[in-house]
Amino acid sequence: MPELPEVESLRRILAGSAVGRTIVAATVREPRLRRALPGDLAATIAGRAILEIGRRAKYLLIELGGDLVLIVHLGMSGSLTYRRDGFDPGPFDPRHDHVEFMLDDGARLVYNDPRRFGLIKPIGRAALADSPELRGLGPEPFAPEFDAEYLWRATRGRRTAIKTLLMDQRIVAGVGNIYASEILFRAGVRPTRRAGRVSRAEAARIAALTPAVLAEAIGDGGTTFRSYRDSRGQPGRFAERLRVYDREGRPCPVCATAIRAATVGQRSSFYCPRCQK
DNA sequence: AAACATTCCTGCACGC
DNA sequence: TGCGTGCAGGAATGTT
Repeated sequence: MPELPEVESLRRILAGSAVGRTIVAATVREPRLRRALPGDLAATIAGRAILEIGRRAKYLLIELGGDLVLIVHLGMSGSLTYRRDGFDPGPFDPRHDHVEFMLDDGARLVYNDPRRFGLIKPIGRAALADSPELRGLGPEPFAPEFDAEYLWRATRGRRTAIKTLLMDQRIVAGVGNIYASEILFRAGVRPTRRAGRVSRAEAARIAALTPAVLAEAIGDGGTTFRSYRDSRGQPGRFAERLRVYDREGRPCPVCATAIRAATVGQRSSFYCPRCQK
């Protein structure tokens, strides 16, 4: 579900609903996520105010009082929903509502993650930037240093597929499987092309389209593929705008040629054989 | 019933 | 030979 646009959409929703509240208590129903939650998580965060909600790549950063930050990653199937009377995204899910934060206004934040590939990790603010999660990340797609020249250099001498490189979080942070296919479609470059064979002009197009496509998706509240819902229970509207992802056999929106599927770096990928060289 | 929106780790091949 | 790097593959897991 969650690539950068979905996490950013979540961040914005929580910025307007949860910031300023205090976590009065927390319940951990299932601590076995990708890594086990610390046994004292609930005690650690109880009583802390939610000061700010940030984001880095696909990580949500909940800044709490006392210089504590909660790093939250939604993995493949996670969601964090804001629930209160009259504003409830769905019924209680006893199997996958793993963690619940009770807020001082009576609302709750619920972390739900069926596959449990996600992460919730408290860390001191001073250690955040050097944490194993954030340390190796490349620039944000919206950062000025992620430009044509940067991407061009990053591709030189690389034999890996351009799509794999675009999804490499060390190169640029936040691009996942859905948006990589969409970006490369708009750039006219096949996902299977070796990165080292991308021209300077193509690298420039990809570098420009990466933030453009992500920004468009953020504006649409992200993409719903299968079951994703945002923090208010709404599906992401960008799903209707996908041009190639999960559209094998359907007509290319530009030239009507049938969209093809290919496996690149063990991930499903989609492209137009005519528009993408 | 095969596929899957993410990340992390292992091991092999290659080059210096 | 030994080491570092790049890359492929697999694993974690439950749902559709």
